[in-house]
Amino acid sequence: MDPTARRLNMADVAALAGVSKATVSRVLSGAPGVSDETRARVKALVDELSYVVSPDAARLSRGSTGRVAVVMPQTTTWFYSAVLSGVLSVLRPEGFDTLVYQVADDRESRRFFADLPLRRQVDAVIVVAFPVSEFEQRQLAALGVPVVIAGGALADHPHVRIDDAAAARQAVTHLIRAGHERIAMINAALSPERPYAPPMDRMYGYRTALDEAGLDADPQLEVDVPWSVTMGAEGMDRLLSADRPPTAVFAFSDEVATGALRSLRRAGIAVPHAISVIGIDDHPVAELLDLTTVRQPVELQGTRAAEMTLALLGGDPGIQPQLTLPTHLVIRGTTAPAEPRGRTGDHGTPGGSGVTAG
Amino acid sequence: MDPTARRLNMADVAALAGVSKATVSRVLSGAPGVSDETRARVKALVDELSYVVSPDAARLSRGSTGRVAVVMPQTTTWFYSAVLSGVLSVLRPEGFDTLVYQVADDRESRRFFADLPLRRQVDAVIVVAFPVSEFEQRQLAALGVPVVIAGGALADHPHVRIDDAAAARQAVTHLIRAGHERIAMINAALSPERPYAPPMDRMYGYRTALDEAGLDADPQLEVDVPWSVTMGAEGMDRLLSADRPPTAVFAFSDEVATGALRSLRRAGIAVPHAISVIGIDDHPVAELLDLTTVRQPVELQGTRAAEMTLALLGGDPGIQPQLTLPTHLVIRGTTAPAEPRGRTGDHGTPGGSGVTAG
DNA sequence: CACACCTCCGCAACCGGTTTCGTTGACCGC
DNA sequence: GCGGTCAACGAAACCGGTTGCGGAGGTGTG
Repeated sequence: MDPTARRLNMADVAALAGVSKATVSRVLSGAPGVSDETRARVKALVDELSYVVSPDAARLSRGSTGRVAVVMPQTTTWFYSAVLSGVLSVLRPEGFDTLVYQVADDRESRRFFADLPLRRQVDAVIVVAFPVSEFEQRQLAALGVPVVIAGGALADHPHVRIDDAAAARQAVTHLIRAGHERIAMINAALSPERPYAPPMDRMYGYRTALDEAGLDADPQLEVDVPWSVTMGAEGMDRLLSADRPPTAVFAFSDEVATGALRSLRRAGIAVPHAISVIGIDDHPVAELLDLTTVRQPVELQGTRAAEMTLALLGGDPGIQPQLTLPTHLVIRGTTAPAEPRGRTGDHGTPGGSGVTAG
Repeated sequence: MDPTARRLNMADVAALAGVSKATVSRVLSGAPGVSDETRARVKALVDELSYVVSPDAARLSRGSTGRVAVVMPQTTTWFYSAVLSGVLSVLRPEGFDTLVYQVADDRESRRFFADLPLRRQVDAVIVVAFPVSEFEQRQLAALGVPVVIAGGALADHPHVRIDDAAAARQAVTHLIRAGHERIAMINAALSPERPYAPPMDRMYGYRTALDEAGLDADPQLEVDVPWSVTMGAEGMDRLLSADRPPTAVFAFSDEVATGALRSLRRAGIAVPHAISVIGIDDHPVAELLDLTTVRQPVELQGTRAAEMTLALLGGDPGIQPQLTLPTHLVIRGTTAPAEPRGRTGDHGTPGGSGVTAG
């Protein structure tokens, strides 16, 4: 209330309570060595004055900051904001404050890791799903604090993620079981300049699934695009102009699949009758678009990563440092059995005004 | 590199450079009073050792934290994550670190404002679009730091937002011009317990537009639901069961509109032929669903709020403390002229397999 | 009754910087 | 050659806490 409240320090409180700073400090941190009576008296005074300790000063002497950094390439896409939400929901109740850093492109990334604003600023770092170069990896290690990876893996840092290859196989196998033989993949990479595991793993899963089914991969059916909706559309267009277009498409993510759907809609191609589409994520929009997908737990990856971080900070030895969360096939309306003969040119309800059937 | 790097302090650097801490400090902060030669020598040593000052220690003596807090009710929805992105993109280059607090429900809100983890922790607070009670407002003020509101307004804090009433009028007027007379509104509130301006303002704009056109408002055509996709669907269901269903629906936001579309699709009602739908936001999904909407600049509200914050911190007097950003009607495929006679029971392409026409 | 021991608490030294103030020495003008 | 200015720098006092150490007083034991 009182605007001057924030101006008083522990010495003032101590003076008012008729004790020493040390005692006030002990009371506030719950340390032993204070009589119940004194403790109560100080406590009462403290919240009458609505006094709070300065986190920075405390940090200085105690050594820990009570802060955790979250580093992600973007905050706007659903995946990242959901992971962030998971992280926050765990950290806040434990009294940790969360610093968020958005490192969008290579240029920002270079700058960020060069002058590393996290230095001496946080107790731990959670890195969410993005490619980290050798140099950046060293920089992270040099921070000297625990680093946890969410939605990926990096060196031997503890991590929580899904099995990307397995998820891809779930998706592709679903298409194969439906009788599809010409199955394309629209793959995505966050940045073309830096290696990033998920696209590679998903591609691997895709190829493996085809291989196991005795289908051979057609290079023309593998396209690679930056990760976004519009790029998904572009990828689909490329596939449609192939010599023999696919009857089914596996997209890197639901957002990419969404772009593919838009492209198909504009081309007047019926989904799923002419072409089946499947993604990965179970993005909220997937349900709206009736998109078949492989669901991954997203917010959960955030909460688990945060819990792991807390365990590391607490020196808890009994933690599982490498966590792989399960994925599930969610069958909706954008996949269907292959047509007896794959007549891919087949047009379905072009210009139709309804939204995908539920 | 060297893991011991983070262990050295300014005194060490000073000793190695053969100068005093004061000089090192001056060099690092670019303060005058150091010869060019000494400055260069210290600088060289500093980045050879890759030494960085401890932000906390600096804060302690300087007084400012170099940190800004962002408080929002959620991070997962597009609006909030986009605003956050805007804020981050401005603050980081200026050397500010951003603490993010997610205050989801009333309970969390009470806790958050009661023990206010921001105290003595940040230089300024950006509050993103959510209802703040009297008590919470006082708590914010008691922080003694600048408070900027994005996506709303609060007391006389500087803010940046859109004109919600005007945006609603843009939407409803579009429907009216298309000849609609029975126009419903699906309104949304973040939490039913606390007052929140945007829903009220949009409702006001809705009613005003109807009024100006000489149409009278039918209470049955005004429904209120929590803000989410599924709730939007529920709101639509309620409208469909009205005695005389509407021929057009104005939704509080695109997400709500999306739910409405899903509900209509499931009911087999053609959009826009039987019922037109319009939202507010221009959410990315709007383009995919071909949803007519009133676009508001979202990320821009974040960047502007951050700029305002910087200006306040910099003591810049020449700032415009109340900013209202323009909105624009984006006409797509979910709105159409009213049918000659509003035959609202008309079913359109039920079970159709196409996606909305582009 | 003396001595050991334990509890409660204050003193003061940190933590790692910033900043005020004063000192030193070079340079200037007369 | 001497007093005065000014630039460059160091000593030390902060900033606001935490914590090791030791002293005072009370209680239990021989």
